[in-house]
Amino acid sequence: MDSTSCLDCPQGLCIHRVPLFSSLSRENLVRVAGLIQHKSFEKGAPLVAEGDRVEALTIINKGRVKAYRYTPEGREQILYLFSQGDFFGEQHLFGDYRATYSVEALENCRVCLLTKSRLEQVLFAHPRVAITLIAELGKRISQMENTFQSIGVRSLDVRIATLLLDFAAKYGEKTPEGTYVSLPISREGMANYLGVARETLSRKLSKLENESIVRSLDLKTLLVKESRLRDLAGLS
Amino acid sequence: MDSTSCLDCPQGLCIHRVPLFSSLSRENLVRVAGLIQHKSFEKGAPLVAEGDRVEALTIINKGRVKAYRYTPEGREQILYLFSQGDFFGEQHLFGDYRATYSVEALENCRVCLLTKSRLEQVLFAHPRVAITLIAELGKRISQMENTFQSIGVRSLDVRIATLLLDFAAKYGEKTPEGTYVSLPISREGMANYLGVARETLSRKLSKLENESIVRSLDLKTLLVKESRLRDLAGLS
DNA sequence: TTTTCTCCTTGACTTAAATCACAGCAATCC
DNA sequence: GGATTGCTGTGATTTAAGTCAAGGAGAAAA
Repeated sequence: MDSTSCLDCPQGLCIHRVPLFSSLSRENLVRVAGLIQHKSFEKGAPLVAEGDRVEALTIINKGRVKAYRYTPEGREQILYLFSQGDFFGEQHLFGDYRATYSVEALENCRVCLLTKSRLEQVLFAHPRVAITLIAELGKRISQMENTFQSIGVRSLDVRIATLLLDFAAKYGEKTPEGTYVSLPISREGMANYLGVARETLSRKLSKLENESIVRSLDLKTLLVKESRLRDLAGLS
Repeated sequence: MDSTSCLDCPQGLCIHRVPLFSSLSRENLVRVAGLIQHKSFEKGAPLVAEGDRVEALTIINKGRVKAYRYTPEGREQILYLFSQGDFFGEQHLFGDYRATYSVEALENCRVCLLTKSRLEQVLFAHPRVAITLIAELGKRISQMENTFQSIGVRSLDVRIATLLLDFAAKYGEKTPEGTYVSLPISREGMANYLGVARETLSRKLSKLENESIVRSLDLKTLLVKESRLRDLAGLS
């Protein structure tokens, strides 16, 4: 447990990088920073376990985490991948109080914590932050609507292309040869994220590799041609 | 266009039935009511078209509506069914500004409208409403997470059972023989909602009927045994 | 380095859902 | 009321993904 106020942050005010607080003035930023605690997690460590009482809004400062549940069949279903600037826990602060999913660090992570009462304090004092939070939740809902649609209607090829494009946007580095994507999860994880069998994903990726749309450099790095993926995803 | 303030509402303050404003005192309720406009729509009428500029938060007062998109293949994908007390449009007010789905009245409807600027006014004046809105969005996200999981992992039988249970909860009337459910959409609509072929849904419903789990009284009315559906859905 | 373990790929087969085709029923319109 | 139109249910066939099983590559440990 290494909680320290954001004021002691080595790199200065870490929350200035968090979009949620972008509307705050420097002065208010400092005030909010004083309410924030920090915590670090090692790769593989649990941030939250399903069913836990959620006490704080968690904002990812560094590293990547996965949010997941176990299905009745015992499979792990990944719901979200969060990285720098993303936050979670908000839906459990004002409502159910219990986490409906587990969260685990995929890498060594550093997070900002804002407890329920302190968040309320911030929201009461800074309605603009509340509106930003509402907007962010709206964005997340829009994203889920897109995912929902791809799952509901589109073919698996399209879903995979969409996933790879998402990864490219979030974790990719553009170069002339294509986009180098540092995958946050294993093949098995990707399959779980898509809700398909691991073998099926392997086959599809092999097919994409035959068509020179992606190249698997190693298991955690992919070189993808975004333009061709966009064609596949129907976004051209 | 039949906009009238909620203050002129025949049945008194209609917004007192809207959970979003449940935290307001009688006095503030009256104040907010003055900011609200009303509108009615006939069955089949469009409330919003995809791509429209969204100007207002819409709260359903009476009737049911569907929110949907067209997929690239030309199929209609239903994203939500909204009925009394539900609201939509919030994600487009503080962000994209353009609707990402169309909304159409499934029955004659009456809605409350709160324009962006007036909603901001309310949120600034009543932080408690902002927090309630955040909580409601959190709830919706949780629901979507559940849907997401069922689609991603569970079998179609489970998904159908889950859908019927949702319908039973929202539109059902419990009786000793079972729950009478007034379906808001056609078989084709249900298939689109689930993202499966119409024929597949028919077959599954026939199977459920053979097993006396559901009985189709007419195309818009189902008699379902909720307990047996819960077994199927793995909620027992 | 070699061993071991885990994760990934590929092939053969099975299963579930999509598609195609058609017939029956219901609602609506004259 | 009869006819048109659109929605719904069922059978036959095709296709895509799941499952089972075996082999292979990479990473960590000895």
